Amino acid sequence: MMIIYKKIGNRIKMLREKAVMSQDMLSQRMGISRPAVSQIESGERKISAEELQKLSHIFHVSMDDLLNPVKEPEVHLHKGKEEKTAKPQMRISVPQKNLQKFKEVLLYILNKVGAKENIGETVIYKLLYFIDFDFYEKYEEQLIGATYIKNKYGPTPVEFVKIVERMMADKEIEKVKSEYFNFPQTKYLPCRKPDLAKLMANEIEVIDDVLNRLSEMNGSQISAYSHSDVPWMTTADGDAIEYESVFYRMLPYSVRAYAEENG
DNA sequence: GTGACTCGGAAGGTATTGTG
DNA sequence: CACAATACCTTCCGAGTCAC
Repeated sequence: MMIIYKKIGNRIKMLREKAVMSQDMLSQRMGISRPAVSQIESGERKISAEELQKLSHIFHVSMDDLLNPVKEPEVHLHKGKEEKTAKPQMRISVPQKNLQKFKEVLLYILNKVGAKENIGETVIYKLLYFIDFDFYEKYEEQLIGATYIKNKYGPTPVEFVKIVERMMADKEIEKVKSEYFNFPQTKYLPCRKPDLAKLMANEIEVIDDVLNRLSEMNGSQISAYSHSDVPWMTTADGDAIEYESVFYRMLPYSVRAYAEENG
């Protein structure tokens, strides 16, 4: 077998192990047999373009990253100091498309529940987390696609602060400092309605579902709730929570009706 | 309590079989 | 013949048990 297949196989194995996924799990996601995965990883079996495409989707890397084992297939956040340029451009790792989604989803949430007294910043973080991960579990596609870091208080979308700052500058939302049961609370209120044309029907459905389930909870309740979700549990403190881990969710967190395996 | 042993399940490798 | 799936094998690891 050509050396290139061995290199691609190594890369796939590395990505799979990093995602804490067994060969069996990966084979199910790819729709091939488990030994086929074993053979692909060892370079004993050729890999098709279709399979490469699936892998790139599963591991969130480009096809080029899979084919070119020289480069590190990491998704790096821009860290460190950022140059202040005249152009007010977003220098964070959210594609423009997702930035729009983020803004509209946030406005949608704030219009619906932002005024409720239990909805502070931490609850909003968790609502966003559940919206993103529920949608990914259900449709295997990203809604906002934000990067959530596991920290002490719960999943934190790293892009949030910058986008919110920008939205406040643009007078799309406003920040309100208040108190909730003697605890300081940061609330955000919308200054405009969301542009519903930018949200798909199935996206709104998932958002509404999350809001129905969770928007009544206060910070500590939703914290306790989120801390038993598999993606959260399988992530080390300070690490980004892997979207792929939603497929190992258990009830009541799982939002997808998986097909029975007896057919 | 702890070290040795056994057992069972999960994971991964490979020989064999089936198919176009 | 090339490739993919099935079936079987080995290895590893954790849980349980028992003697000391």
